[in-house]
Amino acid sequence: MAKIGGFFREYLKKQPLFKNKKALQASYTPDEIPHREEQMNHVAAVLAPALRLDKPSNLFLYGKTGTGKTLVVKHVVAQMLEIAEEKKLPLSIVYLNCKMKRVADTEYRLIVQLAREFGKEIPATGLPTDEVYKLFLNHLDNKERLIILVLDEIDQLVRKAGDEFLYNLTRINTELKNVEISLLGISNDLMFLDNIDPRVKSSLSEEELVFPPYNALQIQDILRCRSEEGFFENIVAGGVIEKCAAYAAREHGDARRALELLRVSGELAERKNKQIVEIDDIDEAEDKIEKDKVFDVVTTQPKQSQIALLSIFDITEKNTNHQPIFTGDVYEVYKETCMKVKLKPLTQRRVSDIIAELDMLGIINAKVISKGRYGRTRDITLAIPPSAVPNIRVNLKEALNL
DNA sequence: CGAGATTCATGTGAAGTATACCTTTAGGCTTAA
DNA sequence: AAGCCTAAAGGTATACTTCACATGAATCTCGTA
Repeated sequence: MAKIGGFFREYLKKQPLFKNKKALQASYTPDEIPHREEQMNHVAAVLAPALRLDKPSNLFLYGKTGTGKTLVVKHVVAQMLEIAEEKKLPLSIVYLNCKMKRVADTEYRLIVQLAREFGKEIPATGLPTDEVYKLFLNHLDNKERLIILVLDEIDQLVRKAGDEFLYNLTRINTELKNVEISLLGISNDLMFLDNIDPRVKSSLSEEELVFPPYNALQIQDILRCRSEEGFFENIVAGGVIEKCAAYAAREHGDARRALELLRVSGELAERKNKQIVEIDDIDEAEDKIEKDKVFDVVTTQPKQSQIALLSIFDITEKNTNHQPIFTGDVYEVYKETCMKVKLKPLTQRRVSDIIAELDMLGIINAKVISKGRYGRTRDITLAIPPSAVPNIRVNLKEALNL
């Protein structure tokens, strides 16, 4: 016990590295957003009519991850809400991330979630979808107001639930007297607009704006800005920021990644009782981030997917001579594992879909190939660093009581 | 030897089923006049 | 008689299963050079 107490005392004596760790987190909205003035102005210009209570055009933003889309929108929105508050305007801006599992990944759940934002509870199941719409709209229509609906990662939702809900949303305006709704869609997928119903497309993207990736220099600027806020002075060694930026620029200019890299490097350095963050910490951080990310995705997966994944791990491990792994093999092992856990195995049909989902999540690569005379299947390989596997495996086994 | 037919193991789409949960409705019970 | 509670009826979304058909290159077949 005394030892632990001593540890805490030591801990408190140490110079902290972080001044404000929040500033280094992706969710943080800084006052300054470097290299995004143009986009910010554009967004502001499009949304501005809302402050006169005119319906702004629907706006559609796209760009790769970590190009500041969400950040710009949140910033603009925050400013607008402030003004609206000041002038007591009946303006509501709702931000919804469609990627969140079990929250907004079907049309039904999206509407339920929206209704909840406006203080109307709707059961999570059991009602017809149009009934849910009616409930939601009635709840809104009792008051005159203007709504800007921000749908982040909208491509995810459309992929799962189709584009019908977009059509319904754009149509709301014609059905309500007191309420006007503008949509602001955010997508990571540049090809997204090509694959949706043209009717929806034209109304959804009255205005479009592309966020180009940052280049290495711009990322450096961003990092410097944030590290000034986040770290105390002289903590970050020379070259560290440059290297973080270089890593991130290599991956299509993802600033979020760069920031995370810097923050985790700092955390690692702190844990090692170092007074400065050095270049070596970055490599370690990169490794850790990758592992954490996978870990997160894996542990939030439903049981059946976990079993499927565990089966794939098991096969990969035994499979020393790099034989390709096929759906059939996975299914066999999967069935065995299910027996062990005393869970009813799903059909191969379903497991096939689960494998496809795991592929989408980026945990595995599953390419459909044809083996000619010997049929066709998915060629499955792991898409995560092998060093991360043992850890995850152990965790999966624990989660499944194996 | 090569063009076309065949074949396999699974992909893929559609339709059906089970489950969990919702609202409505009707009946039965309680309560208060 | 009115009010309240409960259970049944009727309905939906979602996750999964069942059924049926699609795929596509390796292999086979067979006619031809």
